[in-house]
Amino acid sequence: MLSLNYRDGRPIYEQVRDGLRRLIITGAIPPGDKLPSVRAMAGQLAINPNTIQRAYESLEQEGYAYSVPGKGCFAALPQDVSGRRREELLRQLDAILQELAYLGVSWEEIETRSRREQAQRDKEG
Amino acid sequence: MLSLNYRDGRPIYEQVRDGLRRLIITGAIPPGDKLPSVRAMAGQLAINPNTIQRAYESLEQEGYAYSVPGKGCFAALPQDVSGRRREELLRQLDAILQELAYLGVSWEEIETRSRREQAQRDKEG
DNA sequence: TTAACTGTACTATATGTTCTAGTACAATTA
DNA sequence: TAATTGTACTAGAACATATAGTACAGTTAA
Repeated sequence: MLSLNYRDGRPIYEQVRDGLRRLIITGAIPPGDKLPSVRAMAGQLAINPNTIQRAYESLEQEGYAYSVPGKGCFAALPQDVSGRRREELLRQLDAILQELAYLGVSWEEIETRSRREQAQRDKEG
Repeated sequence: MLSLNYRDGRPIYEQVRDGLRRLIITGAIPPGDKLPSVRAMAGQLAINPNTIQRAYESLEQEGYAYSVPGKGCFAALPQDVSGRRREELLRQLDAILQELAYLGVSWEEIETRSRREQAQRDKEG
C-alpha cells in the first residue's frame, strides 16, 4: 500500500501522511472508505504504531480524514479538506511558477505538461 | 535582507537558503552579484556563521550560487541552475496541480491566478 | 609586507525532533 | 465476552540542528 524511504530526510510520519493523501486524491481510497488501523499499518510497514497515529493526526488536521474512536479512520470528502490546505497549495503553486519562469520554462510548456499529466491519469483511472 | 521565523518548523539554514533563492529569482540579487559574507550575514541575523555556510552550500548544490575561496559567494546565471532542481520543481508542480484538481480548483482558475501574479510582478519589478 | 577579509574545515556540546517501547483506557464490533 | 478500534500517556534512544571555538589558505587593500 505504501513504501518508506529511510534515506529520504523527511520524517516517516510525513511520508506516511503524504502517501495516504496521494492514495486519497488519486481515488485509490474513495471518500468514506476506512484506512488501515494504526496497528495494522504499523505492522505492515514494520514501524511503531505511535508514528502511524501521528500521520493520521496530521491527515485529520488537513481535513483529508476523520477518526472515530472504536471504529477507525476514514477518508473524508474533498469539500471537507481545510481551507488552510488549499491556501498552502496555492501559495506553493505561485512560488513554483515564479521560479520556473525565472528558469525560462514557458507557460505553454507548463500548460502542455499539465494536460499530458491529466490525460495520463484519465487513461489510468 | 532576510527574516527568520523561529516558530516555523523549518531549519534556519533552509529558511536562509530559500530566502536567498527568492531574492535571486525576483531579481533583487542579479546574476554575478556578491552575496553577503557568511560572517556578515550571520551577524545581521544574529545566528552562527556555520549555519549560513550550510545554506550557501545547499544553494551552491542547486546551482543558484557559486563560491570562490577568498573572494565570496556570488549569484549564478539561470542556465547554471542544476537540472535536478528543474526536475524537482516540475515534480512538485504535477503533485500540486493534481491535488488542486481533486479539490475542485479548475484549470481556468489556476490560469487566471498565475496571470494575475505575473502581472503583479511585472508592475512591481 | 601587513592586516583584514573571504570561504572552508574541523571538534565539541547543547537542544529539539523523531522514533521506539511499553502501558493503559474507553468505545466499538463480532 | 473477547478482540479491535482510536487515543493518551511516560521514558529513553537516535538523529538532526544550531552553537561555540579554532584554524588554514586565498584574496584584497592599505
